[in-house]
Amino acid sequence: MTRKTEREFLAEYDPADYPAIAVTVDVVALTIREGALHVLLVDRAGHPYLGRRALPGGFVQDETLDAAARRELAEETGLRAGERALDRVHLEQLRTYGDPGRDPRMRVVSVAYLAFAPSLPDPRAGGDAAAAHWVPVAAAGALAFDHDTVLADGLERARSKLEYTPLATAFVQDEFTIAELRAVYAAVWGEDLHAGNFHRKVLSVPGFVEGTGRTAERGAERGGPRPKLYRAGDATLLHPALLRPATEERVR
Amino acid sequence: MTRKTEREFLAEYDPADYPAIAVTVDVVALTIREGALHVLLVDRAGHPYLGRRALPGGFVQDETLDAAARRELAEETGLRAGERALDRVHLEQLRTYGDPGRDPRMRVVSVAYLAFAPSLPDPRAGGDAAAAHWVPVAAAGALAFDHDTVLADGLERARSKLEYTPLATAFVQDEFTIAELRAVYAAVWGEDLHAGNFHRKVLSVPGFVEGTGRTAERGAERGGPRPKLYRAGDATLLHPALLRPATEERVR
DNA sequence: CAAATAGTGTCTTTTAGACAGTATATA
DNA sequence: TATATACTGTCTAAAAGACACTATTTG
Repeated sequence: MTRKTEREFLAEYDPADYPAIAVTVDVVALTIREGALHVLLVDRAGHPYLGRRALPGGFVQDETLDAAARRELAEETGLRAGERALDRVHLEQLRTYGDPGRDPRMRVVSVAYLAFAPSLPDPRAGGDAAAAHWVPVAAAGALAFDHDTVLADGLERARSKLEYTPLATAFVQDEFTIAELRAVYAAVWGEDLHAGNFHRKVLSVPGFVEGTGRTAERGAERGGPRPKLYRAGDATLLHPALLRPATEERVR
Repeated sequence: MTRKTEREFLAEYDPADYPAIAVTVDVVALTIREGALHVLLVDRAGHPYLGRRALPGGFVQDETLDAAARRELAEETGLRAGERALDRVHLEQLRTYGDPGRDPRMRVVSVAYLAFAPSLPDPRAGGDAAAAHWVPVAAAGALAFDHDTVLADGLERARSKLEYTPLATAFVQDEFTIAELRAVYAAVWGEDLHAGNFHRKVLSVPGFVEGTGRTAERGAERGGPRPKLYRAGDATLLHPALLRPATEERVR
Protein backbone atom coordinates (compact mmCIF):
# COMPACT_ATOMS: atom_id res chain seq x y z
CA MET A 1 0.00 0.00 0.00
CA THR A 2 1.34 3.37 -0.96
CA ARG A 3 2.20 5.89 1.72
CA LYS A 4 2.71 8.82 -0.63
CA THR A 5 0.51 11.83 -0.28
CA GLU A 6 -1.68 12.69 -3.21
CA ARG A 7 0.53 15.70 -3.92
CA GLU A 8 3.65 13.55 -4.10
CA PHE A 9 1.87 11.02 -6.25
CA LEU A 10 0.75 13.55 -8.82
CA ALA A 11 4.22 15.04 -9.04
CA GLU A 12 5.76 11.66 -9.86
CA TYR A 13 3.08 10.57 -12.29
CA ASP A 14 4.49 10.37 -15.79
CA PRO A 15 2.01 10.21 -18.66
CA ALA A 16 4.73 8.88 -20.92
CA ASP A 17 4.58 5.60 -19.01
CA TYR A 18 1.39 4.78 -20.86
CA PRO A 19 0.90 3.84 -24.51
CA ALA A 20 0.36 6.73 -26.90
CA ILE A 21 -3.14 6.69 -28.31
CA ALA A 22 -4.61 9.52 -30.32
CA VAL A 23 -8.20 10.52 -29.61
CA THR A 24 -10.37 12.00 -32.32
CA VAL A 25 -14.03 12.80 -32.85
CA ASP A 26 -15.90 11.93 -36.01
CA VAL A 27 -19.33 13.32 -36.78
CA VAL A 28 -22.20 11.64 -38.61
CA ALA A 29 -24.18 14.76 -39.50
CA LEU A 30 -27.57 14.05 -41.04
CA THR A 31 -30.01 16.36 -42.70
CA ILE A 32 -32.89 16.09 -45.13
CA ARG A 33 -32.71 17.75 -48.51
CA GLU A 34 -35.39 17.41 -51.14
CA GLY A 35 -36.97 14.57 -49.25
CA ALA A 36 -33.82 12.45 -49.05
CA LEU A 37 -31.56 11.83 -46.09
CA HIS A 38 -28.08 13.30 -46.58
CA VAL A 39 -24.83 12.95 -44.66
CA LEU A 40 -21.97 15.44 -44.48
CA LEU A 41 -18.77 14.03 -45.99
CA VAL A 42 -15.35 15.46 -46.73
CA ASP A 43 -12.90 14.56 -49.45
CA ARG A 44 -9.63 13.53 -47.91
CA ALA A 45 -6.80 15.74 -49.11
CA GLY A 46 -3.99 13.67 -47.59
CA HIS A 47 -2.85 10.16 -46.86
CA PRO A 48 -4.10 7.71 -45.88
CA TYR A 49 -7.19 7.16 -48.04
CA LEU A 50 -6.28 10.17 -50.19
CA GLY A 51 -9.20 11.21 -52.34
CA ARG A 52 -11.69 8.98 -50.54
CA ARG A 53 -14.69 10.38 -48.77
CA ALA A 54 -14.74 10.38 -44.99
CA LEU A 55 -16.79 11.60 -42.08
CA PRO A 56 -15.66 14.99 -40.83
CA GLY A 57 -13.56 14.77 -37.71
CA GLY A 58 -10.32 15.66 -36.04
CA PHE A 59 -8.22 15.52 -32.94
CA VAL A 60 -9.67 16.32 -29.56
CA GLN A 61 -8.12 19.44 -28.08
CA ASP A 62 -8.37 20.88 -24.58
CA GLU A 63 -12.17 20.72 -24.55
CA THR A 64 -14.96 18.28 -23.77
CA LEU A 65 -15.73 15.58 -26.31
CA ASP A 66 -19.07 17.22 -27.03
CA ALA A 67 -17.34 20.54 -27.65
CA ALA A 68 -14.85 18.90 -29.97
CA ALA A 69 -17.68 17.39 -32.02
CA ARG A 70 -19.51 20.71 -32.28
CA ARG A 71 -16.31 22.48 -33.23
CA GLU A 72 -15.56 19.98 -35.99
CA LEU A 73 -19.09 20.30 -37.29
CA ALA A 74 -18.80 24.09 -37.31
CA GLU A 75 -15.48 24.00 -39.12
CA GLU A 76 -16.68 21.64 -41.83
CA THR A 77 -20.02 23.31 -42.45
CA GLY A 78 -18.57 26.80 -42.28
CA LEU A 79 -21.11 27.76 -39.65
CA ARG A 80 -19.65 29.89 -36.90
CA ALA A 81 -19.95 29.19 -33.20
CA GLY A 82 -22.88 31.08 -31.77
CA GLU A 83 -24.64 31.02 -35.09
CA ARG A 84 -28.26 30.08 -34.62
CA ALA A 85 -28.28 27.33 -37.22
CA LEU A 86 -25.38 25.63 -35.46
CA ASP A 87 -26.93 25.97 -32.03
CA ARG A 88 -30.08 24.29 -33.24
CA VAL A 89 -28.22 21.17 -34.35
CA HIS A 90 -28.89 18.23 -32.07
CA LEU A 91 -25.65 16.44 -31.16
CA GLU A 92 -25.31 13.19 -29.27
CA GLN A 93 -22.56 10.70 -28.74
CA LEU A 94 -22.89 7.63 -30.96
CA ARG A 95 -20.18 5.18 -29.92
CA THR A 96 -16.41 4.84 -29.86
CA TYR A 97 -14.30 2.97 -32.38
CA GLY A 98 -10.82 1.88 -31.45
CA ASP A 99 -9.71 -1.29 -33.18
CA PRO A 100 -5.95 -1.39 -33.56
CA GLY A 101 -5.19 -0.85 -37.22
CA ARG A 102 -8.29 1.16 -38.05
CA ASP A 103 -5.87 3.99 -38.87
CA PRO A 104 -2.55 2.91 -40.44
CA ARG A 105 -0.65 5.83 -38.94
CA MET A 106 -1.02 4.99 -35.27
CA ARG A 107 -3.49 3.82 -32.69
CA VAL A 108 -6.46 6.15 -32.97
CA VAL A 109 -9.54 5.92 -30.82
CA SER A 110 -12.41 7.84 -32.35
CA VAL A 111 -15.46 9.00 -30.45
CA ALA A 112 -18.24 9.23 -33.02
CA TYR A 113 -21.07 11.73 -32.71
CA LEU A 114 -24.44 11.86 -34.38
CA ALA A 115 -25.87 15.22 -35.46
CA PHE A 116 -29.41 15.96 -36.62
CA ALA A 117 -29.81 19.23 -38.48
CA PRO A 118 -32.55 21.06 -40.32
CA SER A 119 -31.71 21.71 -43.93
CA LEU A 120 -28.39 23.60 -43.86
CA PRO A 121 -26.75 25.64 -46.59
CA ASP A 122 -23.95 24.07 -48.61
CA PRO A 123 -20.66 24.23 -46.74
CA ARG A 124 -18.98 27.54 -47.42
CA ALA A 125 -16.05 27.67 -49.74
CA GLY A 126 -12.71 28.46 -48.18
CA GLY A 127 -11.06 26.96 -45.16
CA ASP A 128 -11.62 23.44 -44.00
CA ALA A 129 -15.11 23.41 -45.38
CA ALA A 130 -13.96 23.56 -49.00
CA ALA A 131 -13.99 19.81 -49.39
CA ALA A 132 -17.22 19.11 -47.51
CA HIS A 133 -20.57 18.32 -49.11
CA TRP A 134 -23.93 16.87 -48.32
CA VAL A 135 -24.25 13.44 -49.94
CA PRO A 136 -27.42 11.32 -50.13
CA VAL A 137 -26.90 8.42 -47.75
CA ALA A 138 -27.89 6.05 -50.52
CA ALA A 139 -24.80 7.21 -52.42
CA ALA A 140 -22.42 7.27 -49.44
CA GLY A 141 -20.37 4.12 -49.65
CA ALA A 142 -16.72 3.09 -49.63
CA LEU A 143 -15.70 5.66 -47.05
CA ALA A 144 -12.23 5.95 -45.57
CA PHE A 145 -11.17 4.14 -42.39
CA ASP A 146 -14.05 2.25 -40.75
CA HIS A 147 -16.44 5.06 -41.56
CA ASP A 148 -18.85 2.80 -43.44
CA THR A 149 -19.50 1.05 -40.14
CA VAL A 150 -19.74 4.31 -38.24
CA LEU A 151 -22.25 5.67 -40.74
CA ALA A 152 -24.31 2.49 -40.62
CA ASP A 153 -24.40 2.63 -36.83
CA GLY A 154 -25.43 6.27 -36.97
CA LEU A 155 -28.23 5.58 -39.41
CA GLU A 156 -29.57 2.75 -37.28
CA ARG A 157 -29.44 4.99 -34.22
CA ALA A 158 -31.32 7.70 -36.09
CA ARG A 159 -34.00 5.28 -37.25
CA SER A 160 -34.40 3.98 -33.76
CA LYS A 161 -34.50 7.36 -32.03
CA LEU A 162 -37.29 8.53 -34.30
CA GLU A 163 -39.40 5.82 -32.76
CA TYR A 164 -39.29 6.83 -29.15
CA THR A 165 -38.06 10.43 -29.07
CA PRO A 166 -39.29 13.62 -30.71
CA LEU A 167 -36.01 14.05 -32.57
CA ALA A 168 -37.71 14.19 -35.93
CA THR A 169 -38.38 17.81 -35.01
CA ALA A 170 -34.61 18.43 -35.13
CA PHE A 171 -34.75 17.89 -38.91
CA VAL A 172 -37.37 20.54 -39.61
CA GLN A 173 -37.55 24.28 -39.12
CA ASP A 174 -38.95 25.88 -35.96
CA GLU A 175 -42.43 25.85 -37.41
CA PHE A 176 -43.49 22.90 -39.48
CA THR A 177 -46.47 21.01 -40.79
CA ILE A 178 -47.43 17.46 -39.92
CA ALA A 179 -46.68 16.51 -43.52
CA GLU A 180 -43.12 17.84 -43.18
CA LEU A 181 -42.68 15.76 -40.06
CA ARG A 182 -44.02 12.74 -41.89
CA ALA A 183 -41.52 13.36 -44.67
CA VAL A 184 -38.73 13.13 -42.08
CA TYR A 185 -39.94 9.72 -40.95
CA ALA A 186 -40.31 8.58 -44.54
CA ALA A 187 -36.78 9.71 -45.44
CA VAL A 188 -35.10 8.19 -42.39
CA TRP A 189 -37.08 4.96 -42.31
CA GLY A 190 -37.12 4.59 -46.06
CA GLU A 191 -40.81 3.84 -46.26
CA ASP A 192 -43.97 5.86 -46.63
CA LEU A 193 -46.38 6.25 -43.75
CA HIS A 194 -50.13 6.44 -43.89
CA ALA A 195 -50.89 10.17 -43.85
CA GLY A 196 -54.16 10.03 -41.93
CA ASN A 197 -53.02 7.67 -39.20
CA PHE A 198 -49.70 9.49 -38.83
CA HIS A 199 -51.47 12.78 -38.41
CA ARG A 200 -53.74 11.54 -35.65
CA LYS A 201 -50.93 9.66 -33.96
CA VAL A 202 -48.57 12.65 -33.78
CA LEU A 203 -51.27 14.86 -32.31
CA SER A 204 -52.22 12.20 -29.77
CA VAL A 205 -48.75 11.79 -28.26
CA PRO A 206 -48.53 14.25 -25.36
CA GLY A 207 -45.84 16.88 -25.79
CA PHE A 208 -44.65 15.82 -29.23
CA VAL A 209 -45.89 18.93 -31.06
CA GLU A 210 -47.88 21.97 -30.05
CA GLY A 211 -50.02 24.09 -32.32
CA THR A 212 -49.02 27.65 -33.15
CA GLY A 213 -52.51 28.71 -34.15
CA ARG A 214 -51.07 29.67 -37.49
CA THR A 215 -51.48 28.21 -40.94
CA ALA A 216 -49.06 27.77 -43.83
CA GLU A 217 -49.10 30.43 -46.55
CA ARG A 218 -50.26 28.00 -49.17
CA GLY A 219 -51.28 24.41 -49.69
CA ALA A 220 -49.30 21.66 -51.32
CA GLU A 221 -47.81 22.05 -54.78
CA ARG A 222 -50.60 20.36 -56.57
CA GLY A 223 -53.46 21.42 -54.36
CA GLY A 224 -54.95 20.84 -50.97
CA PRO A 225 -55.96 22.84 -47.91
CA ARG A 226 -53.40 25.03 -46.16
CA PRO A 227 -52.00 22.94 -43.30
CA LYS A 228 -51.69 24.14 -39.71
CA LEU A 229 -48.25 24.95 -38.35
CA TYR A 230 -46.78 23.32 -35.25
CA ARG A 231 -43.63 23.59 -33.24
CA ALA A 232 -41.81 21.03 -31.07
CA GLY A 233 -43.45 20.26 -27.74
CA ASP A 234 -41.77 19.68 -24.41
CA ALA A 235 -41.66 15.88 -24.45
CA THR A 236 -38.26 14.19 -24.32
CA LEU A 237 -39.71 10.73 -24.92
CA LEU A 238 -42.68 9.73 -27.03
CA HIS A 239 -45.26 7.77 -25.15
CA PRO A 240 -46.66 5.81 -26.72
CA ALA A 241 -43.86 5.49 -29.25
CA LEU A 242 -44.19 5.59 -33.03
CA LEU A 243 -42.94 2.13 -33.87
CA ARG A 244 -41.57 1.26 -37.28
CA PRO A 245 -43.72 -1.15 -39.22
CA ALA A 246 -42.35 -4.54 -40.24
CA THR A 247 -40.35 -4.96 -37.07
CA GLU A 248 -40.79 -8.73 -37.42
CA GLU A 249 -37.99 -9.01 -39.95
CA ARG A 250 -35.45 -7.29 -37.75
CA VAL A 251 -36.12 -9.43 -34.74
CA ARG A 252 -33.81 -12.44 -35.15
CA MET B 1 -2.38 19.51 -52.14
CA THR B 2 0.25 17.04 -51.01
CA ARG B 3 2.34 15.20 -53.54
CA LYS B 4 3.92 12.78 -51.10
CA THR B 5 3.32 9.12 -51.55
CA GLU B 6 1.50 7.33 -48.79
CA ARG B 7 4.76 5.61 -47.82
CA GLU B 8 6.56 8.93 -47.43
CA PHE B 9 3.69 10.36 -45.51
CA LEU B 10 3.58 7.54 -42.98
CA ALA B 11 7.31 7.74 -42.44
CA GLU B 12 7.12 11.43 -41.59
CA TYR B 13 4.07 11.18 -39.40
CA ASP B 14 4.94 11.93 -35.81
CA PRO B 15 2.44 10.91 -33.15
CA ALA B 16 4.14 13.27 -30.71
CA ASP B 17 2.69 16.18 -32.68
CA TYR B 18 -0.67 15.45 -31.12
CA PRO B 19 -1.77 15.99 -27.53
CA ALA B 20 -1.19 13.09 -25.16
CA ILE B 21 -4.44 11.57 -24.01
CA ALA B 22 -4.68 8.34 -22.09
CA VAL B 23 -7.41 5.89 -23.06
CA THR B 24 -8.92 3.56 -20.49
CA VAL B 25 -11.90 1.25 -20.24
CA ASP B 26 -14.20 1.15 -17.23
CA VAL B 27 -16.74 -1.60 -16.72
CA VAL B 28 -20.18 -1.37 -15.14
CA ALA B 29 -20.67 -5.06 -14.36
CA LEU B 30 -24.13 -5.91 -13.11
CA THR B 31 -25.46 -9.10 -11.61
CA ILE B 32 -28.33 -10.14 -9.42
CA ARG B 33 -27.70 -11.64 -6.00
CA GLU B 34 -30.47 -12.55 -3.60
CA GLY B 35 -32.97 -10.64 -5.64
CA ALA B 36 -31.04 -7.36 -5.62
CA LEU B 37 -29.05 -5.75 -8.40
CA HIS B 38 -25.33 -5.59 -7.62
CA VAL B 39 -22.43 -3.81 -9.30
CA LEU B 40 -18.76 -4.81 -9.22
CA LEU B 41 -16.62 -2.18 -7.50
CA VAL B 42 -12.98 -1.99 -6.47
CA ASP B 43 -11.41 -0.17 -3.57
CA ARG B 44 -8.79 2.21 -4.85
CA ALA B 45 -5.37 1.44 -3.42
CA GLY B 46 -3.65 4.57 -4.73
CA HIS B 47 -4.11 8.23 -5.41
CA PRO B 48 -6.21 9.90 -6.53
CA TYR B 49 -9.39 9.02 -4.63
CA LEU B 50 -7.43 6.67 -2.37
CA GLY B 51 -9.77 4.41 -0.45
CA ARG B 52 -12.81 5.36 -2.49
CA ARG B 53 -14.74 2.83 -4.47
CA ALA B 54 -14.52 2.88 -8.24
CA LEU B 55 -15.59 0.95 -11.27
CA PRO B 56 -13.02 -1.61 -12.37
CA GLY B 57 -10.98 -0.43 -15.32
CA GLY B 58 -7.57 0.21 -16.71
CA PHE B 59 -5.52 1.31 -19.65
CA VAL B 60 -6.21 0.02 -23.11
CA GLN B 61 -3.36 -2.08 -24.43
CA ASP B 62 -2.69 -3.41 -27.91
CA GLU B 63 -6.16 -4.92 -28.23
CA THR B 64 -9.66 -3.93 -29.28
CA LEU B 65 -11.71 -1.88 -26.84
CA ASP B 66 -14.07 -4.82 -26.35
CA ALA B 67 -11.13 -7.07 -25.55
CA ALA B 68 -9.78 -4.55 -23.08
CA ALA B 69 -13.12 -4.46 -21.28
CA ARG B 70 -13.35 -8.25 -21.11
CA ARG B 71 -9.78 -8.48 -19.88
CA GLU B 72 -10.41 -5.96 -17.12
CA LEU B 73 -13.54 -7.80 -16.10
CA ALA B 74 -11.65 -11.09 -16.00
CA GLU B 75 -8.83 -9.61 -13.93
CA GLU B 76 -11.15 -8.06 -11.37
CA THR B 77 -13.47 -11.02 -10.97
CA GLY B 78 -10.63 -13.54 -11.00
CA LEU B 79 -12.32 -15.44 -13.80
CA ARG B 80 -9.87 -16.67 -16.42
CA ALA B 81 -10.16 -16.10 -20.14
CA GLY B 82 -11.88 -19.03 -21.76
CA GLU B 83 -13.75 -19.83 -18.58
CA ARG B 84 -17.36 -20.54 -19.34
CA ALA B 85 -18.76 -18.13 -16.77
CA LEU B 86 -16.76 -15.29 -18.33
CA ASP B 87 -17.71 -16.20 -21.88
CA ARG B 88 -21.38 -16.07 -20.95
CA VAL B 89 -21.13 -12.49 -19.73
CA HIS B 90 -22.84 -10.06 -22.09
CA LEU B 91 -20.63 -7.03 -22.77
CA GLU B 92 -21.59 -3.92 -24.67
CA GLN B 93 -20.16 -0.47 -25.01
CA LEU B 94 -21.96 2.10 -22.87
CA ARG B 95 -20.51 5.50 -23.73
CA THR B 96 -17.26 7.45 -23.52
CA TYR B 97 -16.38 9.99 -20.87
CA GLY B 98 -13.65 12.47 -21.54
CA ASP B 99 -14.16 15.80 -19.82
CA PRO B 100 -10.86 17.54 -19.14
CA GLY B 101 -10.23 17.32 -15.43
CA ARG B 102 -12.19 14.13 -14.79
CA ASP B 103 -8.85 12.62 -13.74
CA PRO B 104 -6.49 15.02 -11.93
CA ARG B 105 -3.39 13.24 -13.24
CA MET B 106 -3.81 13.89 -16.94
CA ARG B 107 -6.31 13.92 -19.73
CA VAL B 108 -8.00 10.53 -19.63
CA VAL B 109 -10.70 9.43 -22.02
CA SER B 110 -12.56 6.43 -20.68
CA VAL B 111 -14.66 4.09 -22.79
CA ALA B 112 -17.25 2.63 -20.44
CA TYR B 113 -18.69 -0.84 -20.94
CA LEU B 114 -21.78 -2.46 -19.53
CA ALA B 115 -21.69 -6.13 -18.51
CA PHE B 116 -24.63 -8.36 -17.62
CA ALA B 117 -23.72 -11.52 -15.77
CA PRO B 118 -25.54 -14.38 -14.12
CA SER B 119 -24.77 -14.67 -10.44
CA LEU B 120 -20.97 -14.93 -10.24
CA PRO B 121 -18.82 -16.10 -7.34
CA ASP B 122 -17.13 -13.54 -5.15
CA PRO B 123 -13.97 -12.22 -6.75
CA ARG B 124 -11.09 -14.52 -5.91
CA ALA B 125 -8.57 -13.43 -3.35
CA GLY B 126 -5.09 -12.65 -4.66
CA GLY B 127 -4.06 -10.50 -7.55
CA ASP B 128 -5.99 -7.53 -8.79
CA ALA B 129 -9.25 -9.06 -7.67
CA ALA B 130 -8.39 -8.76 -3.98
CA ALA B 131 -10.07 -5.40 -3.65
CA ALA B 132 -13.16 -6.12 -5.79
CA HIS B 133 -16.61 -6.89 -4.45
CA TRP B 134 -20.21 -7.03 -5.53
CA VAL B 135 -22.08 -4.11 -3.99
CA PRO B 136 -25.86 -3.58 -4.07
CA VAL B 137 -26.48 -0.70 -6.44
CA ALA B 138 -28.62 0.95 -3.79
CA ALA B 139 -25.46 1.20 -1.63
CA ALA B 140 -23.10 2.25 -4.42
CA GLY B 141 -22.64 5.98 -4.10
CA ALA B 142 -19.80 8.49 -3.85
CA LEU B 143 -17.58 6.66 -6.31
CA ALA B 144 -14.23 7.95 -7.51
CA PHE B 145 -13.82 10.11 -10.63
CA ASP B 146 -17.10 10.58 -12.52
CA HIS B 147 -18.08 7.00 -11.86
CA ASP B 148 -21.38 7.94 -10.20
CA THR B 149 -22.44 9.32 -13.56
CA VAL B 150 -21.11 6.30 -15.44
CA LEU B 151 -22.97 3.95 -13.11
CA ALA B 152 -26.18 5.93 -13.43
CA ASP B 153 -25.91 5.84 -17.21
CA GLY B 154 -25.27 2.11 -17.09
CA LEU B 155 -28.29 1.47 -14.90
CA GLU B 156 -30.53 3.49 -17.16
CA ARG B 157 -29.23 1.59 -20.18
CA ALA B 158 -29.86 -1.71 -18.41
CA ARG B 159 -33.42 -0.72 -17.50
CA SER B 160 -34.08 0.36 -21.02
CA LYS B 161 -32.58 -2.69 -22.71
CA LEU B 162 -34.76 -4.99 -20.63
CA GLU B 163 -37.72 -3.42 -22.37
CA TYR B 164 -36.90 -4.20 -25.95
CA THR B 165 -34.24 -6.91 -25.89
CA PRO B 166 -34.11 -10.36 -24.30
CA LEU B 167 -31.09 -9.38 -22.20
CA ALA B 168 -32.81 -10.33 -18.98
CA THR B 169 -31.79 -13.85 -19.90
CA ALA B 170 -28.14 -12.80 -19.51
CA PHE B 171 -28.77 -12.45 -15.76
CA VAL B 172 -30.03 -15.98 -15.22
CA GLN B 173 -28.54 -19.44 -15.70
CA ASP B 174 -28.89 -21.39 -18.93
CA GLU B 175 -32.16 -22.90 -17.77
CA PHE B 176 -34.53 -20.74 -15.80
CA THR B 177 -38.13 -20.33 -14.75
CA ILE B 178 -40.44 -17.53 -15.70
CA ALA B 179 -40.43 -16.44 -12.06
CA GLU B 180 -36.63 -16.11 -12.13
CA LEU B 181 -36.91 -13.97 -15.23
CA ARG B 182 -39.55 -11.86 -13.53
CA ALA B 183 -37.22 -11.41 -10.56
CA VAL B 184 -34.63 -9.94 -12.94
CA TYR B 185 -37.10 -7.35 -14.19
CA ALA B 186 -38.18 -6.57 -10.66
CA ALA B 187 -34.59 -6.09 -9.48
CA VAL B 188 -33.51 -3.92 -12.42
CA TRP B 189 -36.67 -1.86 -12.68
CA GLY B 190 -37.13 -1.63 -8.94
CA GLU B 191 -40.79 -2.54 -9.03
CA ASP B 192 -42.80 -5.73 -8.87
CA LEU B 193 -44.59 -7.05 -11.90
CA HIS B 194 -47.90 -8.84 -12.01
CA ALA B 195 -46.98 -12.54 -12.09
CA GLY B 196 -49.84 -13.75 -14.25
CA ASN B 197 -49.63 -11.06 -16.90
CA PHE B 198 -45.84 -11.26 -17.02
CA HIS B 199 -46.00 -15.00 -17.54
CA ARG B 200 -48.36 -14.77 -20.46
CA LYS B 201 -46.52 -11.84 -21.97
CA VAL B 202 -43.11 -13.53 -21.94
CA LEU B 203 -44.49 -16.64 -23.59
CA SER B 204 -46.31 -14.60 -26.21
CA VAL B 205 -43.24 -12.72 -27.48
CA PRO B 206 -41.78 -14.77 -30.33
CA GLY B 207 -38.25 -16.00 -29.67
CA PHE B 208 -37.90 -14.60 -26.16
CA VAL B 209 -37.80 -17.99 -24.40
CA GLU B 210 -38.20 -21.56 -25.54
CA GLY B 211 -39.40 -24.45 -23.41
CA THR B 212 -37.01 -27.25 -22.48
CA GLY B 213 -39.79 -29.73 -21.75
CA ARG B 214 -38.30 -30.06 -18.28
CA THR B 215 -39.54 -29.01 -14.89
CA ALA B 216 -37.75 -27.63 -11.84
CA GLU B 217 -36.82 -30.10 -9.11
CA ARG B 218 -39.06 -28.50 -6.59
CA GLY B 219 -41.57 -25.72 -6.18
CA ALA B 220 -41.13 -22.41 -4.41
CA GLU B 221 -39.88 -22.23 -0.84
CA ARG B 222 -43.26 -22.00 0.71
CA GLY B 223 -45.20 -24.12 -1.72
CA GLY B 224 -46.53 -24.14 -5.22
CA PRO B 225 -46.36 -26.28 -8.34
CA ARG B 226 -42.98 -27.11 -9.88
CA PRO B 227 -42.44 -24.53 -12.64
CA LYS B 228 -41.40 -25.37 -16.18
CA LEU B 229 -37.85 -24.62 -17.27
CA TYR B 230 -37.02 -22.42 -20.25
CA ARG B 231 -33.90 -21.28 -22.02
CA ALA B 232 -33.22 -18.13 -24.06
CA GLY B 233 -34.79 -18.07 -27.52
CA ASP B 234 -33.29 -16.74 -30.71
CA ALA B 235 -34.83 -13.27 -30.71
CA THR B 236 -32.49 -10.29 -30.60
CA LEU B 237 -35.31 -7.80 -30.15
CA LEU B 238 -38.56 -8.22 -28.27
CA HIS B 239 -41.59 -7.52 -30.37
CA PRO B 240 -43.81 -6.40 -28.92
CA ALA B 241 -41.60 -4.95 -26.18
CA LEU B 242 -42.13 -5.26 -22.44
CA LEU B 243 -42.56 -1.62 -21.55
CA ARG B 244 -41.96 -0.31 -18.07
CA PRO B 245 -45.05 0.92 -16.33
CA ALA B 246 -45.34 4.57 -15.28
CA THR B 247 -43.51 5.86 -18.32
CA GLU B 248 -45.55 9.06 -18.06
CA GLU B 249 -43.36 10.49 -15.35
CA ARG B 250 -40.15 10.07 -17.34
CA VAL B 251 -41.48 11.77 -20.43
CA ARG B 252 -40.72 15.49 -19.94
C1' DC C 1 -62.75 21.21 -63.26
C1' DA C 2 -59.56 17.39 -62.03
C1' DA C 3 -56.34 16.10 -58.83
C1' DA C 4 -53.98 16.22 -54.59
C1' DT C 5 -53.86 16.95 -49.80
C1' DA C 6 -55.36 18.10 -44.68
C1' DG C 7 -57.77 16.47 -41.36
C1' DT C 8 -61.44 13.50 -39.19
C1' DG C 9 -64.53 9.39 -38.44
C1' DT C 10 -65.08 4.55 -37.90
C1' DC C 11 -64.15 -0.16 -37.61
C1' DT C 12 -61.08 -4.25 -36.56
C1' DT C 13 -57.23 -6.31 -34.48
C1' DT C 14 -53.64 -6.39 -31.19
C1' DT C 15 -51.88 -5.57 -26.76
C1' DA C 16 -51.67 -4.12 -21.83
C1' DG C 17 -53.40 -4.66 -17.54
C1' DA C 18 -56.76 -5.78 -13.85
C1' DC C 19 -58.68 -9.55 -11.67
C1' DA C 20 -60.24 -14.14 -10.71
C1' DG C 21 -59.80 -19.03 -10.47
C1' DT C 22 -57.68 -23.86 -10.36
C1' DA C 23 -54.19 -27.11 -9.55
C1' DT C 24 -50.00 -28.20 -7.18
C1' DA C 25 -46.53 -27.85 -4.29
C1' DT C 26 -44.34 -26.56 0.61
C1' DA C 27 -43.88 -26.36 5.71
C1' DT D 1 -54.06 -28.01 6.62
C1' DA D 2 -52.90 -23.32 5.53
C1' DT D 3 -50.47 -20.90 2.32
C1' DA D 4 -47.83 -19.64 -1.58
C1' DT D 5 -47.17 -20.15 -6.28
C1' DA D 6 -47.69 -21.60 -11.49
C1' DC D 7 -50.44 -20.97 -14.89
C1' DT D 8 -54.83 -19.96 -17.41
C1' DG D 9 -59.28 -17.52 -18.37
C1' DT D 10 -61.83 -13.37 -18.96
C1' DC D 11 -62.89 -8.72 -19.31
C1' DT D 12 -61.77 -3.72 -20.29
C1' DA D 13 -59.15 -0.06 -22.09
C1' DA D 14 -55.63 1.62 -25.02
C1' DA D 15 -53.49 1.68 -29.24
C1' DA D 16 -52.29 0.42 -34.18
C1' DG D 17 -53.73 0.12 -38.66
C1' DA D 18 -56.98 -0.15 -42.59
C1' DC D 19 -60.20 2.45 -44.95
C1' DA D 20 -63.43 5.97 -46.11
C1' DC D 21 -64.98 10.62 -46.34
C1' DT D 22 -65.23 15.84 -46.49
C1' DA D 23 -63.38 20.23 -47.22
C1' DT D 24 -59.96 22.92 -49.31
C1' DT D 25 -56.61 24.31 -52.26
C1' DT D 26 -53.66 24.01 -56.68
C1' DG D 27 -52.83 24.20 -61.72
